[in-house]
Amino acid sequence: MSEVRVRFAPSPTGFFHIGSARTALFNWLYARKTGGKFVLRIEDTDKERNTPEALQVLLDGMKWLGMDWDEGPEKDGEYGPYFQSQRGEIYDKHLQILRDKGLAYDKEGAVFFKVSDKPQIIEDKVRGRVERTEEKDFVIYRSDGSPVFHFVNVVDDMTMGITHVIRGEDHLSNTSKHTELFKAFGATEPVFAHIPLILKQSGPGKMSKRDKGALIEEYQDKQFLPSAVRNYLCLLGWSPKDDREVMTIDEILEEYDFKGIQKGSAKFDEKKMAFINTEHLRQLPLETFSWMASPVLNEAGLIDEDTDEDYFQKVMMLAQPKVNSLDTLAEYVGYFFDDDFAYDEKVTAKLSKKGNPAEKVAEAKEALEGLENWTEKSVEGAFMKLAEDQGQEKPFPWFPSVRWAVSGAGGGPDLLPLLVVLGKDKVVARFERAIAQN
RNA sequence: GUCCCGUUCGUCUAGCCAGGUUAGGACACAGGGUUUUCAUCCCUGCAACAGGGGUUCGAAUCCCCUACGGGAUGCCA
Repeated sequence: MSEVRVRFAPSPTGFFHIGSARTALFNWLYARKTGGKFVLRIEDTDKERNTPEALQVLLDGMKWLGMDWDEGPEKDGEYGPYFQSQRGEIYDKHLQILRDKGLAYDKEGAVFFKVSDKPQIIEDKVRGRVERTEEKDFVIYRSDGSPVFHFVNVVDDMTMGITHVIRGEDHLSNTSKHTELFKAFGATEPVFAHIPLILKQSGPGKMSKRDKGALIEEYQDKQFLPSAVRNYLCLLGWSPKDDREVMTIDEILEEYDFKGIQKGSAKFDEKKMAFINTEHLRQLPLETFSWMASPVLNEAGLIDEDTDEDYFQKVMMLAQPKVNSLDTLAEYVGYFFDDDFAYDEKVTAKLSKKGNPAEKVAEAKEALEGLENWTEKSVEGAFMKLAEDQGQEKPFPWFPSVRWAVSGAGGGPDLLPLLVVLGKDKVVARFERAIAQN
């Protein structure tokens, strides 16, 4: 059996739409699953929109999502060129073939293709047998001499040896045009698989580039994990048929097949996307988490090359099990790196209802500042002693005020480890600042 | 208008092909618990077979019709 060859054929518009990304992904998965080739072909015939920047958005998005291609831009193969703008001669040659066969004719300045009028049967891998008759001849070359989509698409798939066409359902009705053309050239038709569309979260219709979450660039900007976006995209219209959802790409590859692809279209759900992202974040090895967090915190001006590596790692260890996204990480751990953090007014107000929090902080300061060892155990011991001296069983009444004094926040990592990681000097200094300012 | 495709909790889905399930899971939401706190963790609850007809002892599952949704019908891709 010959090698599987699939392709993703985007048109660079300056955006990388989530639906396109998923189409690319389903092709990529099939290629990797079968050991075939994944071809990236650029449909750059629209000279207005197709700028180098627009192409770059696309290539960056592909790489970010981990979809490497075997042939295409930056990776020449024997079926090139991979830009439609450079394939003019190939198209003209194929037009001539149809002319010679008497299947193409001029009319109103354009070139029309003569359809057979026979029912076209598509054995679609997702939808089963679909039958449709193409009744009217259609234009394959415009009057300005340029070939149209249906024609170039088929010629490219044919000349690039594409064996499987995996694309959006919006092309299902067009497929009869394509099979007519394949037959006219005497070529073997590829296997078709039409995947469902991604619909808007609310309102009618498919997702458009204006909808929230529609562009891969958004996920890049918001520091989503590419593995999570990829995972969610797989789940939108495909299922492993058991209850697994959070999966690695290897696990997905293990299960991926056309049978798992849904027939009905799916609505995008940003909350589930966020959930999958958080799960992937939790499952990261600490080193990877730190490695990804580092540029984010650097960007936020919280760390630089002088930041103590050991301290940084310890903070990351506290943050990873609790923070929900890299996007909010700077906010979550900012006070570890910035002594000038602000006190959350709501928290200040809440604490003040039960008395002046600065008093509790002053008591904590007195209890802790004399400690020689600064460990969870010793800090806890000092708090216990403070509680006993005040006739309390547990030191809990002091904790919210202490947290507020050292972080300005009402929540965060476990308090004792937090204090230990901050270190005695910082803790005491922050106690003093809180007392002085409130 | 015509043609093509689809329809299970609010959402993503399992189950359908090979008819018998208390129709399962997840997100979200609601309640409870753990926790000094929290954006962590645990438990519980809520909630669906689009409608109608047929076949059958028995239908989410097979067949037909209707409704609704989506797509195509471009000298866009």
